[in-house]
Amino acid sequence: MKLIDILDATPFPIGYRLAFLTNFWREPVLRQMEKDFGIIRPELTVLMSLSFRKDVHARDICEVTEQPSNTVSRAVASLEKKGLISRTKDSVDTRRQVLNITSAGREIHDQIIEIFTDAEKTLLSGLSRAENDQLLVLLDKLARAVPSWKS
Amino acid sequence: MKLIDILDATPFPIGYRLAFLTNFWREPVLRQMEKDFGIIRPELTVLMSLSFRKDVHARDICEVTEQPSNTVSRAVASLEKKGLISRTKDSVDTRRQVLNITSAGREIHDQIIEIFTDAEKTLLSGLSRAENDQLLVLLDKLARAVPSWKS
DNA sequence: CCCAATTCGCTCCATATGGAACAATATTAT
DNA sequence: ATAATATTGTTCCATATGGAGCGAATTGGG
Repeated sequence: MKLIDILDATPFPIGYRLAFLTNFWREPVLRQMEKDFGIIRPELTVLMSLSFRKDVHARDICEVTEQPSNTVSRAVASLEKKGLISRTKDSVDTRRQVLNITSAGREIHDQIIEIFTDAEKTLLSGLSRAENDQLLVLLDKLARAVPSWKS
Repeated sequence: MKLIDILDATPFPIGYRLAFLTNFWREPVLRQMEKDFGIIRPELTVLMSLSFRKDVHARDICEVTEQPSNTVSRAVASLEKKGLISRTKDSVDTRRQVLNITSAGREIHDQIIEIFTDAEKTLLSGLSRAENDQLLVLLDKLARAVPSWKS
């Protein structure tokens, strides 16, 4: 049995290829990240969120990433324990905690991001510059339409 | 915090969008599949493999899908218990088992595939026919290059 | 002001998953 | 022929994950 068979036969060719490429592109990096840095997937999600924005609440991360709150909660607790993020009580609503990435956190974050960036280079190495740009435009269009699904 | 922020800022824009779209396209369907049919992800992988090819060994599925053997083993055992696939000892190598999908299995398989197909329609609803074709060509090119990574 | 409803983050619990080691069988080398 | 090695599929175990529900805190309607 060959991969090609399945690629050719599926009735959802684009969705299938999206999932296929994501699996083979992202999963190996996540494994390596866990092995080398001890960071697991939900923790990376939190690190990425905090690297883009200051003073974030856990709830924000849940909404943006559609992760359940317990997953985010665990990731936040773990990251704080490792000193990669800080959390302080929100003075307005004391149920909330204000989350921020620490310099140590940002350092690890940047190293991980670099691995993903390199993996993307490998992924795209067979495309011309024009194809690359085309693909980005199309995927961007699809991604920006996601919030409007609200199925 | 908005999704848009992250889409704009990532240094691996295409990989990020691939993962992003896969998450929001595939995960809801997998949840529904589990709820409605009691089929979980590795079981679907096996069903799909068997629907494309007859007389498959578990090892083949491992290689094609890069799933660990225990995951496939469990999925196979579960599917057989449900009567969705059959397994018979290979007469040449008695360590192996010959796997086949049953008619009940194919029926469920087809229903699940239809859900994915519908989800793809939603995903692509914002693209023109030409854009759709363009995207397929590009993703296909990337997908077919995956086996040559062998990083 | 007060009680109901909502929101936030967390813990409990059931289950999914992968790594490692294992028994059974097949293959290879001498 | 037979011992060493490899392969197949499985089980064991540690961990990741999500759903449900919890207490604490806030908000809103009377």
